[in-house]
Amino acid sequence: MNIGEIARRAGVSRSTVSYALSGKRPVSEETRRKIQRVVDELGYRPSASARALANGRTSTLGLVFPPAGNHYTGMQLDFIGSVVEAAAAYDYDVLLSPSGVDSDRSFQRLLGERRVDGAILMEIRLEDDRVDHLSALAFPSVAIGRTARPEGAWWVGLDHTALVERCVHHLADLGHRRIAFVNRPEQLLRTGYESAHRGLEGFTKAAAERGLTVRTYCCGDDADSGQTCVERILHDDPATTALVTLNEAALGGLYRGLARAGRHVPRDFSVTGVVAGRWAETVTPQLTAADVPAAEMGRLAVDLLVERLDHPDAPPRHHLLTPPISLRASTGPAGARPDTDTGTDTAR
Amino acid sequence: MNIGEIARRAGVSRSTVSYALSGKRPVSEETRRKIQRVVDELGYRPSASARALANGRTSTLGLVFPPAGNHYTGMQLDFIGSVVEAAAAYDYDVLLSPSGVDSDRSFQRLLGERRVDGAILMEIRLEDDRVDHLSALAFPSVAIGRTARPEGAWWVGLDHTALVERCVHHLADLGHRRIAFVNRPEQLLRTGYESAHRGLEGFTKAAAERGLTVRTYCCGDDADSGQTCVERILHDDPATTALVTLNEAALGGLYRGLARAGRHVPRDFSVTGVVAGRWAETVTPQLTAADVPAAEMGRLAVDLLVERLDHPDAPPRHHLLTPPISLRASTGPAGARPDTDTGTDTAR
DNA sequence: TTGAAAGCGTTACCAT
DNA sequence: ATGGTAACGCTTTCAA
Repeated sequence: MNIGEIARRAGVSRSTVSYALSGKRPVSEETRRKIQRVVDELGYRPSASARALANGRTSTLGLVFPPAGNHYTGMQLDFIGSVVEAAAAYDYDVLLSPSGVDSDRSFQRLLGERRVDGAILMEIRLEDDRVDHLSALAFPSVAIGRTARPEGAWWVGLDHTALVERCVHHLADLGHRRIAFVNRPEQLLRTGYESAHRGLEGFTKAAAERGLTVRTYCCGDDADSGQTCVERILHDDPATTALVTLNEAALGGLYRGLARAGRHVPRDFSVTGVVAGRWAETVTPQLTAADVPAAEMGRLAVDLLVERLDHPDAPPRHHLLTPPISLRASTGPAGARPDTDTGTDTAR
Repeated sequence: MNIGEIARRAGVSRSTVSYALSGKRPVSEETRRKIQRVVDELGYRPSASARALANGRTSTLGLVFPPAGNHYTGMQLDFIGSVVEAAAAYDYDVLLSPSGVDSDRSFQRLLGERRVDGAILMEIRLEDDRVDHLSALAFPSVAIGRTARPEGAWWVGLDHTALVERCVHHLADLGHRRIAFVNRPEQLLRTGYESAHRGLEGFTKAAAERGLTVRTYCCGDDADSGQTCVERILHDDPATTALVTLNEAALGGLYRGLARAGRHVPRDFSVTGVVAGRWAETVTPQLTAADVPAAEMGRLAVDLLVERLDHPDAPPRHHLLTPPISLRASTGPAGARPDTDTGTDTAR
């Protein structure tokens, strides 16, 4: 079933059918109805490929996210979901590309074969070849996160530095003096992940300001690593009374490690960090944290990208978000005697 | 940059370039090299739209998953990730469609506009209009899950009935006599979600076989609902000593509710169910559960779909998976005295 | 208000 | 082994 067939049955030309359907030029009410009847009868829909070929637009957005090798986090899930829904509202479809770098086959296909009109990039690194590549090509894209030099770029990001600073100040205000920082995996830090770097930066800065004794750790994106990490922390400095983390996937393990070590949250150990709200609420006690507004960020990214596609010459825009800390139940005043002997280590 | 330009520069015809690139007909080593040089120099890649229009194949798979209104679960994330990676291995891209029913605009676009060569459907219902629609159209698709009458269809599914039965038997073997079943939200049950129905069926059957006293509950897909659900369970029958659940998203809340009620897992309350392994390990104590092999299922679905696309007349195939229960730390022998007084209700 | 026809960039059939 | 040329199904300019 193609447009010619519709034209034939409606007794009009193909161009008239096209215009009747797109509304790009006036069509008499009568012929429009005639056409619509045939279209409805046959359930006709124009072929996306043909249309894309003819007008150069695919009505598809690319969503570039890292391959599954890195465990996915709940946050990423929320991004994907909100991007897809926001795009659907603009009648855009979303094509997924599991690409960490711009040399990925999938990434090359996306651009080289012109499969999408624009792209949204997740998991930005401070020096990101995908971003560079795209901007060199002047290819319409929006980053979720910002590179080291975000000027002139389109992005929506989180102010991880400020967020983590706030976490530290919150803990310092509660009297904590010895705090640990649980970052994302070392490999991600080495690769230059934005959140890992800026978070660490905020941590270091705020800790210095408050004159705190701190240690920083990298931690795998899974529960086991979280548990191990806590063991290291308490081994390195048993007097540690709080931690702040960016590592959502390790959260459950962090809690478990603390429990195993006989530390009660929040009575004698406080935990906070930057985590998507939904996931902060699955742990007990619920996590006091800066809630990553993943859904909102996905939506904003789509809004920005669509705007950029509609107005190719629009000046670069961005959104830097700094959500407040949601006070829940995982932080409390320091002061309880840290349980330095290892006797309770065997507690179930 | 198009194929004509390449042809011109290489001093050959467009068809020769096409054949040199696709290998669909022999090309002399010399011209092939000449062409390849030009292609590499200019970084030429054939346009996906033009190619799709010409040969009728988009090299794109559709992944139909429910809209975000229903909270996403970790399991779904694992599916999406594994489908995308498996597809990439076959050089297919994945187009996401957030569609609950076949009347969704997004779903209609996917099919009507012929945007994809085949589709993978998530979150199957026992009576599923999308499945019916697709099979009526003889459109190549594979379901993750199976409908009430899966004969003649392509799918990969989990034997929820058997899985939940096993959970019940496991608990019964441990001496539990009063068990609760925590299902997915009522709305999903009403809509006919496969896992919710078959899981419930397995629960009822096994409970009858073992002569257990049971109650079944629906529970929202979030931690708060889980907590509330436990309160209801213990209110309805304080002598309940175990529960089995399909509700991954509520798991954290279930644990919290139990802790609040002063029930220690697994000493005086056992928890088990069907949950993706990664998520079963984030709670403390780690959940003894039938691990949903989400990644494997995604991969299998892609394998099946690609096979179906390559061999249009291949007979229907499917995979029914019954992963074993992974014994972790959340179940134990019944017998501890349930703490029926409400005094501990105020425990932090 | 409508129609005719020229693309859009490939692929694949028919020749040579 | 290679070239010419019709499709593929739409959009859009140009004419009327």
